[in-house]
This record gives sequence, structure tokens and C-alpha cells, in this order.
Amino acid sequence: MLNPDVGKSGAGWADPAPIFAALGDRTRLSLLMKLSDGDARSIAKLSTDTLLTRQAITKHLRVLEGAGLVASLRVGRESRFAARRETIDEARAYLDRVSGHWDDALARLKTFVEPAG
Amino acid sequence: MLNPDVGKSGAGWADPAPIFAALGDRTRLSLLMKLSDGDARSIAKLSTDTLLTRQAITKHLRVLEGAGLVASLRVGRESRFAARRETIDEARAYLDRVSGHWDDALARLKTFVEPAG
DNA sequence: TTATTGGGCAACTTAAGGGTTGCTTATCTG
DNA sequence: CAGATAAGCAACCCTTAAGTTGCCCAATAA
Repeated sequence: MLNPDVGKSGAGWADPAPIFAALGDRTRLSLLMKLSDGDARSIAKLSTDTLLTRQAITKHLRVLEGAGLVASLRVGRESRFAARRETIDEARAYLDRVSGHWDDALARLKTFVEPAG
Repeated sequence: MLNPDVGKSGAGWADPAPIFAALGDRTRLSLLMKLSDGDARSIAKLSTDTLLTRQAITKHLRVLEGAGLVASLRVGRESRFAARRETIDEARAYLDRVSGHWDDALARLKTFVEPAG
């Protein structure tokens, strides 16, 4: 399948937690890194240079796919995976929201000791 | 404790997976959101408007702290937590790296069907 | 000083995650 | 066609994660 919509839906916002959860694994991050040039690769190719079995890699790829971070397409006898920038950008946008709302470190230190206000 | 260094270390790069793993939970994201104004809040305050017990919230906060996403400081009888922008930005920077390396969607579709090259 | 409120600690249950092995199916190559 | 290569499926470990309950301790407020 070329894609489940894990993306944005009009007005409200989808829960980004599953995206971050998918990113929260060393193996999956390194898979995403390999795919970070935009090219698609087969499972076999993605399984080289790793200690894990092909099945393990497959599972990780499916997790990434479930989160919308990669898309897969079967061509011939192989399954090719490619990174999906949209979802990565969605995660970035979320981090922007939680990061962009306050100013300097000094102000933060103050708030530790100030009354609960 | 005001924080263990989960941050960058000179030349190489720390593994960002634990950061994303910490972000990969709805409850923790909502906690971070509450803290996204830069102010510190007590556990009690952060436990209001949630169905979970205070203990559960505490655990989540400790997970966030372990990942460096928040810092805590005990003042009087309460533990105040505040978000740490550095770590959030670290996660953003990582996403920049995996996202910033290819161009348009069309090119990506091509790579699905092209020979493995 | 006695309640009350904010938190820490520990034990325990349930469910999910990461990984493996074994076997089967489909595709490509000689 | 025979053999090799790419992958899917399913069952099965083992460990960690999320959440709960119960109890105890420290700081504040009446």
C-alpha cells in the first residue's frame, strides 16, 4: 500500500505521539537515516550492515510505515521503502509548537522558585 | 536534581532515540504542552485535568526528565517541573537532518520503480 | 499541634515491544 | 526446470512500560 492517511485532517490535529513513538528506537532511526536521501530501498538492502535478522528489520519498517514515516511499494519480488517527508515535517511542526512559546533561560530559572502564581 | 547531561557531547552525536521515545506518549506530550509556556509547575498542578493518578503522572514526568526534556527542582514540599528547550531543539535538529536531504515528491515516486542502482 | 496537602517508595498486574526461529510463497536467473 | 533470492506469516521468548494500590514522610496552614 502506498499510504494510510496518518496526516493532518482539516481542522483539528492528529495525535503525533505515534509518530514520535516510531522514532523512539535506535534501529528505526538508523533505517530512516539510510532513507534520508529520498531513494527507496528493498528490505534486503536495508538489512545489510546490521546485526538483526531480516524479520526484525521488516517489523521495524512496518512500524515506521504505520506511523506514516515511510511508504512501501512492492516491485517485482521486493518491497521498496522510502521516507515520507510530510510526516517528518509534521513531527517538526509539533516540536516547533512546544518549543516556540517562551523566551530565555533566565526567565525559566525564575519560574522555578517563584510562587505558583 | 537540575539535570544530567543528556545533551550533545563535543564531536559525535548522542543517540536521540530516547528523546523521541519519551515524546512517544500522548500523556507525556500533553504534559510538555502544559509546560510549553516556560513556566514551572508542581506535580499536583500537572495532575489536574487528567484521568490518571498522581503516581502515573509522576512516572511520566520522570521519564521526560530522564530524556532531558524537562528539569525538576524541589521547592518547599513541591517538585516543580519545567520544559527544557535545548533538548526539544535537539530533537528538531535531528529531524532536520533526516528531512533536509532530498527534493521533491516526484523524484521519490521515480525511485520506487527504478532499478536498485 | 493537628490536619491537610504534596510527594516519594515499593509491589504488583497487564499489555506491548523487540527479537528470534521455522516454514511457505513468489520472483528472478541459469 | 532447478536453484537461489526476497519476503510474508505465525508462534513463541523475554523484557520493559503503563498504570494501579497502599503506605509513609515532610512541609504548610488552621
